[in-house]
Amino acid sequence: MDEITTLQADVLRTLASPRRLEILHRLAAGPCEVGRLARDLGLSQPSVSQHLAVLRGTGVVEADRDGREVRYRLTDPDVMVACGILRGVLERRLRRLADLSAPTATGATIAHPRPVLTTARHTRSL
Amino acid sequence: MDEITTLQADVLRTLASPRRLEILHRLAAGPCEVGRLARDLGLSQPSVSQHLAVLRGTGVVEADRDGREVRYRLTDPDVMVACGILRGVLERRLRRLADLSAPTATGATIAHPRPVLTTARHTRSL
DNA sequence: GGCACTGATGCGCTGATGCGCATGCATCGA
DNA sequence: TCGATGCATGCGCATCAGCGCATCAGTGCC
Repeated sequence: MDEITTLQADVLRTLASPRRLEILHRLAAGPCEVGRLARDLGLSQPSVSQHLAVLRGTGVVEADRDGREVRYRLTDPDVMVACGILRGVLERRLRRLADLSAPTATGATIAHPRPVLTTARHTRSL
Repeated sequence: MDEITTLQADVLRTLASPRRLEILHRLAAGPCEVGRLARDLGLSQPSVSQHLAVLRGTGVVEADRDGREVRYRLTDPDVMVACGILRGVLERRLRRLADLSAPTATGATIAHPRPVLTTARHTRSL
């Protein structure tokens, strides 16, 4: 298996956490120290520290010590660019779902929960 | 917590698997049916099917039945764009590491494994 | 040196995930 | 209707990540 693929999966797993996404989103606005992150996001200090350790482990963030505090920052802004694109995809999807259900809201169908597997005859969407 | 952030984390977790990344990479080249994916990637059919089910669960891929076969395709190519950007970040990082260790290879330092926490005086990289 | 503060780490627990395997289900052809 | 094919699903197992908690370690100030 391609090594970079494994590495990519590691980084993606690192990003695959709502808490860590919030942390990264906060860091995208500028470097921040641990305690401030914990207060702003309403998380415990050990929790934030652990999440930051995970992010640091895959090189997504870096840290600088400043006296007693440790200031974290994004290593490469392109990571957030990628996240932004993904977020755009999801926003489009949500909007499409809204447009799909809203106009028909006066009717009956409640935006099909999309059956996992339909009994189709030929080339029909699953 | 922002709902879209949770959704984004779900999708990211979906992508955070080397097998699934390979599957997506294959699908980026065009729609493909399950058995062919399994053969091409050297995976078992149930394994591929399960991974595809996960990807389908977050809407990353969609499926069409064609007779006995089921053909999968990417739902939104932008997902692969995001993956490509992330991959670019990692490639740059690997290249930088190589450039960092190669020229000094004649010397002594073997590309510091980067200590997790150094005893620094002031504003020093961790 | 002693203390306060900031951040990192260890530990037990629980829920989620991947894998291999066997099996169920849908479709097509005879 | 029956067998063959292609895919999906259920199950048991091992593994792992996240959380809350307590504790340890580094730093600045007296």
